Amino acid sequence: MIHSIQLNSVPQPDPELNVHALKASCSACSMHQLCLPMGLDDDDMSRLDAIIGRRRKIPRDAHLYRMGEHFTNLYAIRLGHFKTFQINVAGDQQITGFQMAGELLGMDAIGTDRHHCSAIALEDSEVCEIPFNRLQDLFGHIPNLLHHFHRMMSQEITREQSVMLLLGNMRAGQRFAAFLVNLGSRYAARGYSSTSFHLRMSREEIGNYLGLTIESISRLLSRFKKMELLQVNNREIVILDAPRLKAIAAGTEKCD
Amino acid sequence: MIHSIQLNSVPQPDPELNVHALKASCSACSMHQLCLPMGLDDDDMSRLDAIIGRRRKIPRDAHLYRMGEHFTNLYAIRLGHFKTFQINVAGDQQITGFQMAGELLGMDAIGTDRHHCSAIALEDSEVCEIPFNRLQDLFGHIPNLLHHFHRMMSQEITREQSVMLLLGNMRAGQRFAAFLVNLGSRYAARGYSSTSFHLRMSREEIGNYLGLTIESISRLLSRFKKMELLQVNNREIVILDAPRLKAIAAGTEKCD
DNA sequence: CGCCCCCTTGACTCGCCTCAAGTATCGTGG
DNA sequence: CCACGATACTTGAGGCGAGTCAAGGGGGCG
Repeated sequence: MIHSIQLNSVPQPDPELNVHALKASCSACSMHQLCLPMGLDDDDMSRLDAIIGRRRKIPRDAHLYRMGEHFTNLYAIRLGHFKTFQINVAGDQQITGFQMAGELLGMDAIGTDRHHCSAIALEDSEVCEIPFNRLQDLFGHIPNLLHHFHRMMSQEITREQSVMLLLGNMRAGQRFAAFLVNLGSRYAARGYSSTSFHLRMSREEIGNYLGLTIESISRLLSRFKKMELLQVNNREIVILDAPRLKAIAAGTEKCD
Repeated sequence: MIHSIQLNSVPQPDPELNVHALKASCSACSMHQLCLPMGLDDDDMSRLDAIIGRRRKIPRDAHLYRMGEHFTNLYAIRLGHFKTFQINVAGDQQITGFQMAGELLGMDAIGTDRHHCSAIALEDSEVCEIPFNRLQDLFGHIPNLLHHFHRMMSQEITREQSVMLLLGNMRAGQRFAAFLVNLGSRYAARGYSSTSFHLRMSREEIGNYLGLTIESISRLLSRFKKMELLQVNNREIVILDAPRLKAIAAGTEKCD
């Protein structure tokens, strides 16, 4: 916030200096236990800091990158939320994920040097730009960094596999329950409540992600409210009966 | 084939020797332009050869690995076809992919050191065992190997994203057309016909993968046959009108 | 030949989509 | 402060695509 005020109010005499002022510092970042530098010692963390580019502010609804663009950077989310989505030839959009602080964006672009999806900020957000070429140079010198990078890519693969399970096998109620439980557990990992949170995305975006319509999401919210599983107030969600919601997500309890 | 005859007919006086006889050689393998050693020079390829473990034969319907097992090896498919699938708490199975020669299995296990899905051979197959620890040691010495490994992981991510698009957005006919087109293009990359091939998986497995029932797949095959898009003979498929099938897969042409 | 498994086809059902109308919320400007 | 419009969401009625259930066909193997 302070940075953005400086940026907007002060003319920039020296771009280098300004870039320096915006430099991210992994060790000072509250996400370093979840993000790329996880498990690095101070020494290695500062070597990672040294290659990390600008800290960029992405206003709500702005693109971080677009499908088809040339790939040069990965992005670590410092603050805020994003959605990633693909668009096919016929113009259909499919949201492939919602990402939050501590998560890495752009890994799907490594294979072809082009982004395969677009990323848009769901609220005013901040990312650290990680030049992939320079990151690759570091891999040879910091084995722990490489190992953790592999874990993060692998976890992206398993995350997508569970979405495939969700889209391929589950009924609407089960999908939505799984979605809420997943959000809750990710907030818990960041020190927030797992049962009380604000949805950063619209009903329509949730529906698109889950392979359902906006109307179905709305009806499910009403149903879960009536079943006393949830309290709902616009985008504020309180999970009242987490065990039962988890049972529905797991498929061990029917929801009708 | 020759190896298996030797294995079955000759008693094994020296296991070491036998392992040696079974050693895979990347440079001699017809898949090395698609597989992990892609783009390596002879020198680096032999260093990769040196760490690769046994070449294992996996008979039809046998497990290569099981969900939950400890992860030690990646597997490169030399020959044959596999399916990978997850099973959730309620016992639902979701096939997450069909893999063929030149493709890498097990990357989803890196993140947690446990396999998140099971892999079963769809026909008698052969794989190269790649001890992941030793592969990691090589990464520091062969940057090209590391780069290509990242490309392969990234491509696995984009592959799964397109399945998400398929499951989330497409109608049954479009899904099945996309499935056939995808199979064709992968056979083409291996030097086989893109329009005439044998399905290694049952109707039921195709349906499970595409989020449809066996009956739906059967009806779609009949419909595509009637539309003169396909010739179908049990599991033999001939694509008669590839452009139209691709248009249906892309969603630019309706199929009714 | 006969059994088993895989597949096909038909009739019916149901979950979710589509279409449509109405309500709530928020930002903007008077 | 309220008026206004735009956007986001809710709710209902009806239809359709794909699932379910059931019966039958066909190929391969012992």
